[in-house]
Amino acid sequence: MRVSTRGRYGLRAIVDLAINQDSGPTPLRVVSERTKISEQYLEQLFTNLRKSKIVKSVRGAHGGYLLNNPPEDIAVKDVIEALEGPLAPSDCVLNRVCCDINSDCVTHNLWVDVKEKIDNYLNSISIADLIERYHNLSN
Amino acid sequence: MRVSTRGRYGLRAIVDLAINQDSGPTPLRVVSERTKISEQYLEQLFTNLRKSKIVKSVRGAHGGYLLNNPPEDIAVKDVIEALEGPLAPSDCVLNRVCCDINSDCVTHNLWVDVKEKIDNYLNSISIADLIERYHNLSN
DNA sequence: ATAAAACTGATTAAAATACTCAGATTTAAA
DNA sequence: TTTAAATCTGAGTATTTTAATCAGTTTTAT
Repeated sequence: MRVSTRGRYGLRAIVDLAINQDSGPTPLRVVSERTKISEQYLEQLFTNLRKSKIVKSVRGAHGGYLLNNPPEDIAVKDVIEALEGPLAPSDCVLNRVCCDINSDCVTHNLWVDVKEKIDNYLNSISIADLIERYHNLSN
Repeated sequence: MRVSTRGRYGLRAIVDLAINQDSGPTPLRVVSERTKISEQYLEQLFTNLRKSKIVKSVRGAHGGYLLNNPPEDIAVKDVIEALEGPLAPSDCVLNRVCCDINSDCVTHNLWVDVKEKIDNYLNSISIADLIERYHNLSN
């Protein structure tokens, strides 16, 4: 029941962009230095984030990445789904084929409900929330 | 973010035991026939379920497995944890070492909260609930 | 021109998952 | 007392997924 490094690293990278968004486009070289995530892995992750319109890119020298929306308007769920696809505790939640037997097994709705709980929670937390809560802890 | 087959199959097997608990100990051969899960895989799963006191075993001919408690008193969480260990979206939720950098990164508490949401929900649903909800759907 | 950056697609190593296999032990019943 | 049905034990294996690297090409400010 783990979120992969794609989702976790990508989220940390997005938070990093959010914190430093005033200074114009941030190159992955810099995100890599600050987050200790390899630049090449970040490139892979940002391909997804760009296609999902979480970030926009500026190519060429002095280029980099920018958030496509203010941190208040980016939900954690958006970021995780961009990187991992839909979160589902069981495949049957997505494709309705359950248990190799039938499509309405006793446990099917449980997994549907679990997905809904997770989705709702991750959708209720924005990148701005994450940063704010973190700062409140230090006080 | 998936629950493995261990957890999902094991839960279905426990539901099967619950439905048929009146007829005495159920051998895995029979659970296997009804659930279409291989008997050998079930044996592996039931080792964990027995050690976690979810089921008790009767050895020898005419033996099998019985639930150790009434279905109302077995939470889905108990079954899943017996089979997969603690559910955690990120390892740092369990061992506190986060992000390869420090132990209080910006996203740490998010994963702690996600675990809590999932735990609370799975702990609120019993095996009896699963069966009851399934029957209500058919009406 | 040059250097810094994003972009692209393939490849690979390691880990986790999903099982199977080969037996040993226990016990009810013929 | 043999037999068959069952749990129990521990190892082994094939597949899939994950995590990441590699080798370039393209774009663009300076």
